[in-house]
Amino acid sequence: MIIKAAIVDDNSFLISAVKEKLSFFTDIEVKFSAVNGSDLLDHLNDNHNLDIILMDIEMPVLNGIEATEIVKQKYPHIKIIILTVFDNDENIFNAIKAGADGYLLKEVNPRDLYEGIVETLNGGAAMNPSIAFKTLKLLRNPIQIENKVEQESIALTKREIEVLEQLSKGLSYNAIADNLIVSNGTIRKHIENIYKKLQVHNKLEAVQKAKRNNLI
Amino acid sequence: MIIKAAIVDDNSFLISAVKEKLSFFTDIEVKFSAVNGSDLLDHLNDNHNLDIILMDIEMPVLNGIEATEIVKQKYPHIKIIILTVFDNDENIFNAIKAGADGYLLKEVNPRDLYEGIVETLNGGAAMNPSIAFKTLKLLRNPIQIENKVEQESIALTKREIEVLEQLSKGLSYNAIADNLIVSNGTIRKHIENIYKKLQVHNKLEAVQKAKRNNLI
DNA sequence: TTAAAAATACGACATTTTACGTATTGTAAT
DNA sequence: ATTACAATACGTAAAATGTCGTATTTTTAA
Repeated sequence: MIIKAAIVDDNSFLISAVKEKLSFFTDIEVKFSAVNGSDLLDHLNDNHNLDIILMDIEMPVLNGIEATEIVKQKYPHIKIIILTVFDNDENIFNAIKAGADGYLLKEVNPRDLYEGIVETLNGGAAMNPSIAFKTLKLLRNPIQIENKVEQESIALTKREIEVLEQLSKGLSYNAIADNLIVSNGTIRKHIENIYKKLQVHNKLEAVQKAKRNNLI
Repeated sequence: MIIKAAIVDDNSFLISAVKEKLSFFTDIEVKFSAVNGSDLLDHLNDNHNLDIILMDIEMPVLNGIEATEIVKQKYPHIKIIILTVFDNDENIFNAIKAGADGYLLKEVNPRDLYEGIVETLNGGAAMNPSIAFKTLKLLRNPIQIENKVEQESIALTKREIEVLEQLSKGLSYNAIADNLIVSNGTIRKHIENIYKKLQVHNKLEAVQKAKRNNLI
C-alpha cells in the first residue's frame, strides 16, 4: 500500500528538499504540502485521507505545535512527525505533549526519514538519537516538565464543578441528579452552562478541557 | 579509536549472539562479559576503562536496573544500553530512571545495534522505535508512571484501540467513521465489542478504564 | 487448507444527550 | 433595596448513543 503523506513548512525550498528525499521511495506519495498550520487545516478539511504529516514548527499564523494539537484532536488517525531545525527542550516537550509521534531534525538523511515514517506507521516513534536523549532527560527530571502553557482560569461555579466531577466518572444525568438530589432538568441546565463556558459540545470534551485547566 | 564494550547477561548463549552481531564491526572490542550485576561490578572494580555496557535486565543476584544505578553512580563516564527481550512500561521507565542511555530489544539487527552504540557515545540515545513510542507515552501521561498495579491486560484488537483513541478525543461516531473511512454501523459495532470487553456502558467509562490499563 | 478471529455492515429500538426557550427562588454584594 | 448571579425546574425536539440481532468478507493462525 502506498503511504499518503503531506508536508507542512513555510519555506518552499525546504518542502522541495523533503520531497526530494522522499522521491527515492516509491511507496510514499506526497499528496499535498501546506505553508502553515492554518493552510494545513484547510487541506484536511477537504480531504483527511492521509497517513502521515511531516510538520515544521516555526511557521506564521498557526505554528507546528498548535497545528499538531488540533490535527491530533480532530483526526487522531493521522500520524505526525515534527521535522525541524530546532531541538531545544521546550519545543520537543511541547511537541510531544501536543501529540507528535516523532521528532526528526531537518538534516536527517533520506533513509532515516523513510524508516522513521514506516516505523511510525507501524506503531513506533521516529526519533533522532539526540532527540531521544533529550526525552530521556525529560523523563528523568519531571520537575522541568511543568505545564508551560498559560491558562486564564475559566470561572465555573461550585455547583458546576460538582456536576462536572460526577460527569467525569461516567454517570448519567439521572444518576447525577439522584446523587445531588435535584431534578434531571437542573443537571441538564448546569451541563448546558458548563458546555457554554468551556466551549465544548459533549461530555468527553468537557472532561478533557476541565482536566487540562485543573478544574477537576 | 576502538570502542571498549562489555556485555552483561546471565544467558551465555545470548552473550555469544551479541558478540556475533558486534563482530561485523572492527572498531568495537568486547573487553569482557559478566553473568549478572554483581559479577559486572567485580570486573569494573579491576578495570573500569570502558566506553559502553550492554546490559540485560532479568538476572539473578543483581538485576540490570539495580546494576545500572550503581554503575552510573560510581562510573558515570560509562554509557549503558539496556538490551533485553522485555519492553513493558515498568522496565523501560525504571531503566531510564536508573540512568540508562538507551534501550534496545534483543532482536535488534547488527547494524542498528552498532549505530545505537556509536550514537550513544556521541551524546545521543539508542532506542528502538517501539521503545521510543513508549517513552513518549510515558512523557505524556506522567500519572501512569506511578500506577504499576494489577492489570491483566484486556485483549483489544488493533482496530478497537484505534477506535478507542478517537473516542477518547470526544469525537462522534460519524466523525470516527469518517476518519477511519468505514461506516457508522461499523464503528458502532466496534464500540459495542469494546464495551463488552471492558465491561462498561458508555464512552467515558470506556476511556477511563482504557487509560487505567494503559490501552491508550 | 481449514478454522478462528477480526473487520466490515445494516436494521431496529429504547435511552440518553444536547440544545433551545422560559421561569421561579435563593443568595451575595453594592 | 436593588442588581446580578446561582441554583432550581420544565417542555420540546433533534441528534447521538447504547444494545440487540444477523451476516459477509478479510485476515490470521493452526
